[in-house]
Amino acid sequence: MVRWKPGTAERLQKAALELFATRGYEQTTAAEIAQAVGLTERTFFRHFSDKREVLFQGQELLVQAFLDGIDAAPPEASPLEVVAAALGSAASFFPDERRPHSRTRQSVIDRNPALQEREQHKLTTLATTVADALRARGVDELAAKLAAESGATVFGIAFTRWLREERSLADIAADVLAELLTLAETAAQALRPTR
Amino acid sequence: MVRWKPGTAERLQKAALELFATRGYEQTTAAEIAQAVGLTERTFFRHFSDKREVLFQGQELLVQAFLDGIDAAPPEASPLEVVAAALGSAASFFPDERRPHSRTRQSVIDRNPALQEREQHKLTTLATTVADALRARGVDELAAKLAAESGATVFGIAFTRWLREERSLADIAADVLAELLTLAETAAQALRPTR
DNA sequence: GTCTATAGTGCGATAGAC
DNA sequence: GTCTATCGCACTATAGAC
Repeated sequence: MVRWKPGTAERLQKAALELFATRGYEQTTAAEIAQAVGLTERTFFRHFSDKREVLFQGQELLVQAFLDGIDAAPPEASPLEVVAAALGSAASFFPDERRPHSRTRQSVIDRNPALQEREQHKLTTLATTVADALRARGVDELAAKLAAESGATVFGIAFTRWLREERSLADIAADVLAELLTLAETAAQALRPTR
Repeated sequence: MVRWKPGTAERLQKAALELFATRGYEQTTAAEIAQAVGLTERTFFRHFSDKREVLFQGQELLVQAFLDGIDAAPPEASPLEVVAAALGSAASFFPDERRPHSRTRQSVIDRNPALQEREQHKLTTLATTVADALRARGVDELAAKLAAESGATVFGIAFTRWLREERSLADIAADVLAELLTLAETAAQALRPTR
């Protein structure tokens, strides 16, 4: 007989998402989430530093997918090529089967500004981590930051589209990145013409 | 005889920044800020929807500077050219005299994750507003989002550098944008070679 | 302007796992 | 014995309702 089942955090996350989706985020207290899995409020806060975090913990795996993609890129790849590789790797983290769950989660986030803030913060953290990994490859600071932030932007836009469309995230992300490159080329021609 | 002095919000903001800079953000309560200018906690929350907002209210003017820059761009300008114009306009919002104040404010933000979240949220809001303005000019949705987010990225990076260097924000932003275009051109050559 | 619910912290106690 | 998950209680500040 085990007194404490494993996977407490996961059960709390599942219960939280269900409650948030039905009752709403603000209308759900941390104590209610804890109760739903037979725990106390105090235990909830042992697992999650704050109430919002229950929806975001677990994203370290996504970050790791980005880093794996970076490691897999050939050494001579340019910064944005490395980012393209990272995007491909990250996309595999969201197979199409995961779409329904992601949709539910996102609908909760979209309805609450506090959760949107946290989501953006996580995206920025991701960009910072990617930038560090690029710098470790020898990319200079400015290029690393720009490439990493651009990667985060592309990922964010592609992810939003993936929730609505039925195509794979990898395909969508590749298209979004391609569009960014096209925009830049067009602007580069205009801003510094014929050299 | 006026019953309430004007500029209450401004005085609260000034007092808040001073207290945050000396005592720290978390160690300063809303009640203390209010007291410092002879008001009650309740009044503080009538001016600012939450404690963090006291550091961010006033950014609507920056957003407006971006929009003015967009309006001033020639009709045939490509999306990122329009964004370049917006950046130039926004830069004039931070003349060099403002650097000391901005440095103090940023050092407070840098020391507190909750404030960083709000800052990023404001940048994203800015990007959304810029994207809407681009769409109103006829730019398609994806291009508008990408150009707007890239503009926000460039602004964010340039602003950080402006706090450290002594050059004008306009100069720095132009350089950062140029670097982004270079990165994109390099990647475009590699990812879709010779067509 | 007052009153209240909730978020979140600090500390001590308990009890099983090892 | 140590380590770790849990609970319980007291407490403050935020923020919204009245």
